[in-house]
Amino acid sequence: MGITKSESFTDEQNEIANLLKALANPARVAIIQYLLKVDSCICGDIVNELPLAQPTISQHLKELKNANIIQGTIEGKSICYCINSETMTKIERYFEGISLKLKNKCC
Amino acid sequence: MGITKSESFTDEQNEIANLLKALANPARVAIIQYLLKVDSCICGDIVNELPLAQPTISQHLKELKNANIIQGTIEGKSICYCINSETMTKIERYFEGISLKLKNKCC
DNA sequence: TTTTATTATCGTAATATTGCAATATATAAA
DNA sequence: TTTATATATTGCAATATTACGATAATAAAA
Repeated sequence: MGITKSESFTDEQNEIANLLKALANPARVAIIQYLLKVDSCICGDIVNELPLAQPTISQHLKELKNANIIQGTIEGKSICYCINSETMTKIERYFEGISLKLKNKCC
Repeated sequence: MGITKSESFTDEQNEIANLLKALANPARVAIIQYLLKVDSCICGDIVNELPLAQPTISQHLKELKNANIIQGTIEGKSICYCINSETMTKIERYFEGISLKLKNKCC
């Protein structure tokens, strides 16, 4: 049905799935990598960097923003986007936890 | 167009996006959590654990398997699935790298 | 061999995602 | 105020994902 049965799962399971979904796209991975690369918090020249049209980039940025993975502040004519490290830390911890549990297992 | 322009991005970007896509679903998050919880490597009673039909679970397991996140070995009548820790470590390292880079920035 | 249990595949319906052209909005500069 | 620049929104087409019933495939047990 194309619809995920979110009600059937815990809030935590849905939360992590939503965070990962926001990152699970090569364009959005590239946006994150670009934001990491540039020294300071960068604005809309992501459009010049990536081979996608401006509305497409804007849409990807919106999804990342909705997931709280990036945040944008208005700066004159343009908008300055940057990564929300708290959210990234949350994701990192999730996988750290998985790796820890895996160390005590065999397969 | 519903189609991701994979050709426009690097192999690394596509790889991480595909790994995260495989994990970016609450049912698959739940499957991973279940595989982590049970002491030994467990078989198809994931179906009894989750509120989804058997073909749906089978499909999710296939996606996780294709992404190399889990692996299954035939064991008599049933199949024993378990998490591939190498892949999980790879994902963990990716987020570790992001967090590290973020520590040297401000926003 | 027949039965039973376990997992996979097929086909299909409902919904979601991706991408872009066209256009709107917002703000700075002239 | 007009113009230019930057970003967002709308609408749509193409494709992907999710879920499941029906059914197939596989292998142990009877």
